[in-house]
Amino acid sequence: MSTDHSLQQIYQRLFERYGPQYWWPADEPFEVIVGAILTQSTAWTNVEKAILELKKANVLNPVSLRDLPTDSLAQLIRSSGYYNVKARKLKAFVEWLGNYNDSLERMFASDIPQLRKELLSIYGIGQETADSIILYAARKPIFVIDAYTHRIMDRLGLNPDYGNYAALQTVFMSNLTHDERFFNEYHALFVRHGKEVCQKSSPFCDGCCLSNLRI
DNA sequence: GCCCAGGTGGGTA
DNA sequence: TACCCACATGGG
Repeated sequence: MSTDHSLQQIYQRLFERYGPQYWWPADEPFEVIVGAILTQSTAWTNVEKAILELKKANVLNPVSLRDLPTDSLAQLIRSSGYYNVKARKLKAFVEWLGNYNDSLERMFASDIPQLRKELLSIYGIGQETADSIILYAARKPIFVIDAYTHRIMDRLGLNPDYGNYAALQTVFMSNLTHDERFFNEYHALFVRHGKEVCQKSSPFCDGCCLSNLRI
């Protein structure tokens, strides 16, 4: 069976089981970016609390985050864990966004390779965060790889090199049509399935909707 | 108390 | 390049 067919089947099974996920859970692109940084190695429920604190303090915008002392920002995002490093990361991002006059629209005007390169140059933005921003904030077609994607694809026998981001991303990017809505839904479904079924501590369950797609 | 969660950057061999 | 490790809260 060809890889592209397998990937289509995985998507179909997940979509049939869970339906549309309506991602990213945020009101606007800037909030997507802040959330993407805060959720690094952290449960989303802890990030939601931090975002709520930022909203309550009325600082969920580039200017306010830039003006806010790093320590104060760290306290507001405390619930998201790693709050000192994450405060520095948010600071680094908004400092950089100043180069675009705080306009996400201008920042997103670049093509995907250029945008990705620029995002990766910012402190605290690695491959997954950069790709999440490109897909879910800029709405451009790139496939996001996260821990769930690695684990699920590994258990299906479709992960070429566990932990190798670029290699796994290539599996999706070279076998699927580059469609932003499709990539959005696909990754969101991986997260949904990873959280609910394909957990780290649990063996790949035989009742799972993907189990008979294993290679 | 223990394990885990939608990673990244820095240091060392 | 390929491993280590620090970073930290909150839920099960």
